Amino acid sequence: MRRRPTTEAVFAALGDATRLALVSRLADGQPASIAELTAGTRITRQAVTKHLRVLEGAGLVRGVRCGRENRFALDPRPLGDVQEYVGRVSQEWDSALSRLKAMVEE
Amino acid sequence: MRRRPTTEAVFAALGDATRLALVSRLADGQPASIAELTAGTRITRQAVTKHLRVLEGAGLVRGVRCGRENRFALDPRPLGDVQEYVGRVSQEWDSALSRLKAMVEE
DNA sequence: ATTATGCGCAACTAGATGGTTGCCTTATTG
DNA sequence: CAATAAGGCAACCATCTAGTTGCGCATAAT
Repeated sequence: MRRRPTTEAVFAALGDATRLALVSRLADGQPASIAELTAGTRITRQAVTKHLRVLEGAGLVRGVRCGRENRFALDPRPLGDVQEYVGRVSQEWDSALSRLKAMVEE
Repeated sequence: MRRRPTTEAVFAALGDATRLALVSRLADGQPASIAELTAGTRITRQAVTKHLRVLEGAGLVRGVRCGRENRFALDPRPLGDVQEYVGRVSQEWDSALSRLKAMVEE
């Protein structure tokens, strides 16, 4: 019953440099194994695994077992939630601002 | 020398339900005092203060001392960083996808 | 002048988080 | 079959985090 991850969880998942880099890394559409993702990093494979679990928990990434390796691919859908939230706040802010401006000019 | 907060810090600041609510709350353009922001919440004023410090650290909020009260206002600029990051990843993902599609159709 | 309100500071707690190491299982490859 | 590479699991550790309480200090309000 994988319920949809909260917006909060998505933000939290992206609130870490390592995870942010992982997402960027996977944005090219090429799924990558844990070992591949670990190479070029200074941390352990286990640490990378943990980060992937967090991203998976936020729905940002999905792992598919393929032989002996586990390849992870990006799932950009939760990014839509982020866009939506940011858009909503920005919009409300802007309209409040222009309302204030209209008040002053009057 | 307030250097610009990292994208990571902005995501992290928003990766908490309480903080997310605070930002939403301040989106109407009305600065609010700590006491006001605490009212309607189930946590202590001190807890709210801490959250505000985190948001301030991410540049999302600014406090102005006004008499005996400290009124906080939203600063939506860091949200631009979020938009940019998400946009970049989404865009790269989409173009990778359409490239793949073109490959298959050929 | 007193009282009440809004905050800041500091100490403390339980639990989450980021990281490590060691060991075991499962595929691949020679 | 033996050797190797990819991962999972679990224990452990240090640090961060979200929250609390208690206290003291200004700035209103009466």
